[in-house]
Amino acid sequence: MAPALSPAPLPRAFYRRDPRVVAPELLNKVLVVRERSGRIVEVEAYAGAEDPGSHAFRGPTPRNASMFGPPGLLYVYRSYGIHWCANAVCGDEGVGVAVLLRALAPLTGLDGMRAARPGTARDRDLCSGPGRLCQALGLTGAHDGADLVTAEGGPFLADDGTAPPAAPANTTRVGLTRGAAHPWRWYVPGDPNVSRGRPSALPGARGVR
DNA sequence: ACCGGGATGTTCT
DNA sequence: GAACATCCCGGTG
Repeated sequence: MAPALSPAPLPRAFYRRDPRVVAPELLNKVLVVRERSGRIVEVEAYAGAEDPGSHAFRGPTPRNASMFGPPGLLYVYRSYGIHWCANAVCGDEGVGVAVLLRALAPLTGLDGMRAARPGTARDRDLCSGPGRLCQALGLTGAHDGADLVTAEGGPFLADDGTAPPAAPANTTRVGLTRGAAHPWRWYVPGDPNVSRGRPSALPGARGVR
């Protein structure tokens, strides 16, 4: 049995919508992986077949298969051969849209996060990037396709009663060349845990400030 | 503070 | 072969 105080996973209907609607609503929700958890402070939406920046742009492949599964699955992929990045699958099954989780404010299990990211001096750098948060929470390719709704002891997303920011910051996405003009990144203004990646279409601009 | 480059594996041209 | 939804480290100002 789950502890009584642990928030319930978000229902599948939450995810079964356009990722550009889901993404800003995911701000201030909580990602839980065993004893480690963090509040989502930065996200990006990937809009599938209409979005050249999306892994799903050219249709299903072995790598992106879970993006085409039911909404509420976790899509984890390897980035630059080194890092793992985690997405919440959105929309209807078979569509291939998702929200990339880019940064968290650490909430619980900080000791485990520090152990998973040795050499990280400041707690604000534990989860301040898509690769960093996966490393801190121990998310890997083994979690690709996990169901965030039924959870079953695995990772899940929950609402702990904190509303999304009334006026989230909104910029273009980080690190893209294709689809770079779309303003599909959102973050909690002023939160120190937001990554410092800079928006693709605004050279010289700061991602956080 | 702001760069530039390297690591490393998977996908695509 | 090149590109890549990144991160870290070491240069320089």
